[in-house]
Amino acid sequence: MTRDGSGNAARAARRGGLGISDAPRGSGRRVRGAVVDYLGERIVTGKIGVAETLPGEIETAERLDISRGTYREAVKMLAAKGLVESRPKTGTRVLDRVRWNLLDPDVLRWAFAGRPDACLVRDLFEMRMVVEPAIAGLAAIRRTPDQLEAMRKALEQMRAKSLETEEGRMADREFHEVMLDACANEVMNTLGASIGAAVAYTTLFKQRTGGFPRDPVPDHASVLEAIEASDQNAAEAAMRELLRLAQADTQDALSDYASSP
Amino acid sequence: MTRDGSGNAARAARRGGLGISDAPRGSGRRVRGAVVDYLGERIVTGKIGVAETLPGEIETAERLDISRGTYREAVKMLAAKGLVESRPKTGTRVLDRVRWNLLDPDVLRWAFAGRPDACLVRDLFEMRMVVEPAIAGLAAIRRTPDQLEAMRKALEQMRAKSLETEEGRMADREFHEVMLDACANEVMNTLGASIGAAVAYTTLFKQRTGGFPRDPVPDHASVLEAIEASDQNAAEAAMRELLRLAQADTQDALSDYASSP
DNA sequence: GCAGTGCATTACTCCGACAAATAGACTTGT
DNA sequence: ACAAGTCTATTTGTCGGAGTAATGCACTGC
Repeated sequence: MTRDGSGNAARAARRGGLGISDAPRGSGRRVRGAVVDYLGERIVTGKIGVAETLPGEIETAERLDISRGTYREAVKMLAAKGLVESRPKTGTRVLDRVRWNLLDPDVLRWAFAGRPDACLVRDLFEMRMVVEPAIAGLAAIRRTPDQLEAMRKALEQMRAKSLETEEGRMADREFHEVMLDACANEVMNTLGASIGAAVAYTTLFKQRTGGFPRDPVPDHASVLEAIEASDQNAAEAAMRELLRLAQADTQDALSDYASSP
Repeated sequence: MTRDGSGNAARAARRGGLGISDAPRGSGRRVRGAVVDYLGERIVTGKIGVAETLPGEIETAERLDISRGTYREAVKMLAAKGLVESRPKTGTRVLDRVRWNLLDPDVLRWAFAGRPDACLVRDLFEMRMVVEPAIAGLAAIRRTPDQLEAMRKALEQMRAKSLETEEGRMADREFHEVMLDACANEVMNTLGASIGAAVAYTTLFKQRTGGFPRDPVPDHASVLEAIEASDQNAAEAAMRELLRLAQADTQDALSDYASSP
């Protein structure tokens, strides 16, 4: 006989709506993972405002129908990402946006969960326009034959499938991932991966909004061509052009979305 | 009467060596904070190797002389930074470096805690050489009069005190912080702040190694001058020059250090 | 008016028990 | 002999409760 005094089964049923079901395995996504996502998204999207103080641990844990320990672990993960800070007497408060680790993959995911914020999209593209050409340029002068071959295969796969299929998106992801590897810089690799994750979300958003108006293969092909030729300047230029087009598409999707909520 | 069965006081005394004393207040730096730092540094510096599996929660908690709950909170914070992953039966293992969030301020701090890794320093400078000129350029065309004034004051303070004083380093920090603010891009702001933190650690390292061979004021002055003139290209060029000099100094300090451990 | 003190509130730490997932050994059927 | 399903031991996950430590704030005394 379990001692389950207050009804763990009933509790599990009540919190079933948080999206635990559709979770990748082994990523700590059970009760705590769901709570982290729930709170993280509410904070990043502004439902819980900056400088706002969360109710006490006991109260919040009860409201979410979880134990205090689990709630604390969730809060500590948010604290590790710079979203909140806890101290005795004052409680747990949402930190100023400048303290947020905006380059954390989870934070970006939460930021793009709903309707993307136009300012953030703009800032992100501005950053991409600085970083990604540099990455492509470095990849052009450092790539190994194996990486070149992998990028060719990924591009071929993109040509075969469309971006509307899961395989197509996978190939796009692979293309950029190999390029990141090829630039042989761990820091840029980390940054590029975060950005890539964010881009994937905006791509998904563009798809939700209304189809793909543009074939991404030509842009990617010209980037690859420059990398094959070990031409740093050409690679940078090609990547800038790719970004210009992507930004135009995103802006279109965003304004379409704005005009018809 | 407290029930303190196994001697909390004795435990606190035993773990006194972890550096809890010299901690900033209110940042969660008590027992858990010390453990996070301890484990984080051991992982990032390679004392605990990639793909290595940590001993079980109970065993590790006992070894560190802390409760299982506190240890779990610490591990969850490391997991939030992409350093480790836990799953039942398998245990907690160190993730591959590509999963690490190298742009997290804490991770960078741990990376630069001991002797800086030459590869990381190189990668970081390569990244700075891409990002920081862009930041300076944007700041040049977006700065407000207030920000201009603040940067002037910070530079003046740098001129008055040296970088060997706490006030001087503070002024340097302030200078770069205001510039980040002036570029009016939240994502670049986050990135710049992380980089700035890392730079502060290398600066401290340069100081430990053997004094400052160069006066940083002229470089900063020319950056500020370009920003005052709203000249984007000049600001980018000035920042590139500043970075070139800083990199040279760091390389010198690093090779000095290598030749005399 | 101001410095020092006490109190109430909040997070922090600890403990022990049970639940759930799962890698690996084992069993079974063909 | 081999494949597929089953069982078990191990590890993290979750829970509840109790005492500890820090600290903002009101109060007191000068």
